Amino acid sequence: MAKRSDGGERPPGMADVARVAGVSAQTVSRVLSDHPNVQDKTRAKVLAAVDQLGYRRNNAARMLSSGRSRTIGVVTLQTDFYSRAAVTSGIENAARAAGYAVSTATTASLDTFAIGSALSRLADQGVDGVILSVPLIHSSERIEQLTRSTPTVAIDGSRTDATEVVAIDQTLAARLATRHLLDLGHDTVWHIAGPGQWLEAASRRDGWRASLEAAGRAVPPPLEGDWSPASGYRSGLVLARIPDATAVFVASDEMAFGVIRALRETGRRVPEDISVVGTDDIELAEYCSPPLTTVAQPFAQMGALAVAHLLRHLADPGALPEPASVEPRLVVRASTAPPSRSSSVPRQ
Amino acid sequence: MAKRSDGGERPPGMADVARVAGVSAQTVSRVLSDHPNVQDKTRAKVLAAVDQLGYRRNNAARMLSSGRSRTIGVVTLQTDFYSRAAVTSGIENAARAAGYAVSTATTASLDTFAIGSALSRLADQGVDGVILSVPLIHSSERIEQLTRSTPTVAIDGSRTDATEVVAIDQTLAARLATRHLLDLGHDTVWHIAGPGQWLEAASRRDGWRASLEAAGRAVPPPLEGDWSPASGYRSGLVLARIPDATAVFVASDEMAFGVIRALRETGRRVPEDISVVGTDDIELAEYCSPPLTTVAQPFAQMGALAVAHLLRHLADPGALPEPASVEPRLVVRASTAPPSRSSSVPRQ
DNA sequence: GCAGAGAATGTTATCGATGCCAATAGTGCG
DNA sequence: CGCACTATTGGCATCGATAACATTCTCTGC
Repeated sequence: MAKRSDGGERPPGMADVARVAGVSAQTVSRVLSDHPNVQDKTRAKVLAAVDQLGYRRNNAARMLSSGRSRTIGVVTLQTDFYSRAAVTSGIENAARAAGYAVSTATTASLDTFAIGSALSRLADQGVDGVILSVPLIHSSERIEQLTRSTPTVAIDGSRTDATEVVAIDQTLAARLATRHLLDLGHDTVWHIAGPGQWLEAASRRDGWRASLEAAGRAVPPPLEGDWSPASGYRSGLVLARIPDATAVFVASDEMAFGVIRALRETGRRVPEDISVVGTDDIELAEYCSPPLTTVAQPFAQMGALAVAHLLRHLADPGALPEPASVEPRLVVRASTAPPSRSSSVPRQ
Repeated sequence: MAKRSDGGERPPGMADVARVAGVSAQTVSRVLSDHPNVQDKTRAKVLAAVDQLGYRRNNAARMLSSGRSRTIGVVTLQTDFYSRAAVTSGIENAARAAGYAVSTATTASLDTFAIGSALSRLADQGVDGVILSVPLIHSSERIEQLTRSTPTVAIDGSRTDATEVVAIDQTLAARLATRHLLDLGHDTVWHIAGPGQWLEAASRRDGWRASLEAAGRAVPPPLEGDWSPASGYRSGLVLARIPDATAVFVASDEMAFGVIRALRETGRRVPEDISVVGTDDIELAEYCSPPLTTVAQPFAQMGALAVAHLLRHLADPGALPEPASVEPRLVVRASTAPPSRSSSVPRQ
């Protein structure tokens, strides 16, 4: 039974509105749901009553009765990394525009259990659908079951049977970066990849390798970071000790910052001695020194696309799960330049 | 009426569990709510039935009946700025730990209408309480009413009657930064502030001014940015033209990146010619060149504190709204140094 | 051995909105 | 002028869980 604790001052219900407007509750419901079959005069009366009472539809009741909540859940990794925030932002905008609320469940780690529990928290809340914005490496019976019972769209790098996938073409991103460096005249391009479990990272690595192979260049062994600037810094220190490395494609701008710092500290100039291309185009990329050449990722757009897919799926559960992807774009700034043969020796 | 669309396969309800366990629905409810007055044997039977049926409590029904949703809403500004993401992160963690779900409503602008509509979206969703994580400058009747009817905790810089406030001591942050620079021997310290409407920005400005005055130094006119690196860059260009500016305290790391870039481009060295202190301690601050001296803000901690306050208030609506604040901390890196009298002339 | 406190469990009304179906009021057309 | 038909509107059961209250059972203490 509902709370009676407050001083008898209960917020108005549909029945109250109906009474004031002199119609039935059902009609009020129809007006509020934009049903076509309501006379303008009646609609006006109802709306006036709604306004007068300051009535707001009770979402809980609505949800219980209709079985839908007009809420979409987002499972996302809890980090400060730019990319996640940008995607979430895009999702929220698109959802709001479509009249959906957004409920977030963050997970601190990527293991099956953590993701599963984030999913079930959302399921318990009764979300209509879920956007999985984490790389789902291993699935589990529990996860499969949850994604089967709740419409789910996976962003970039989730592997489940019951989900549609929306992605940015990361292979293309890597190709753009690699080609740019080769076109500048570099013999080959090194790569600092993201963590192997992330599909995004793997795709970028593949795209980079493919580009080099297509151009008939040597493929240096890739280094691996964890997206953090600190890991970029560590990789940068390694790179600095390799005399003939003149160009590197880094899988995130944040790591690129670390790489550049490491290179400078060890006396390698950017871009004179070594060119660096990042990925993401975070806002600070332009204010790094030197300003970072990078591959911009349409994160917000992807978030919006994910919402669109989810809504389409909700509207018509039978629709075919056609995968979609959006394209990244190269942004050339000042961290890349043609190789200068003379100065490819580390000073350190 | 609930959806009948699916093939008659309705998820199990409490009644089903009750039937399987051979008890009443009420008892099931008690078991699930950890009521004390249930025999262990009964509890076990119920839990077994729950497990067997894969039963999950229906949140909508729960909410409708009990009047509470165990969900807290967060109103936040839609940006990629580090600080907002960090706060939200802290909120989510704390909320999850307390068994609360989090629903987010972002607003693109700070005007009364936008914030009001974010608040009402949350209210419509039936959140138990709200954390206002945006600077609320002007209130409105609508907002006052919403914050009165829904328990609200404001983070840093919201001005409403009906809200508790949790904040980081920004005055202290500014004092730490300013004192650090004065202690290094600078005659005075310039300031690049955040947007005037943000209480955070105003407090930092006040703290900075107070520190200078306390030390009997001249107070230069503050410049103002909008938190973005681009605005920092613009302010940096102005600063570069002021020959006797040897130290600057910037109200955010992101702006500080822009400032440093502008200074370097115009030939002023950091920190030799001019010292820069940022605010926030974003992850990239350490990888700026030079590594940025900054005032670290315990954002996540503040988010957690906000949740704690809100929950306390929910548990005991009568409790006094004691304001709380957490303390920032100075992190000295390499962007600050004693002034070198010789080189305080711009090269440009 | 019995009254009465208190634990354990069941009964019932209700929360607020919606869907289905019936009822009523108009409308067009033969 | 009346019938078939449609646009409006109301009645009622229902979603799933909870709170208040009732009831049954189990022990103490005297």
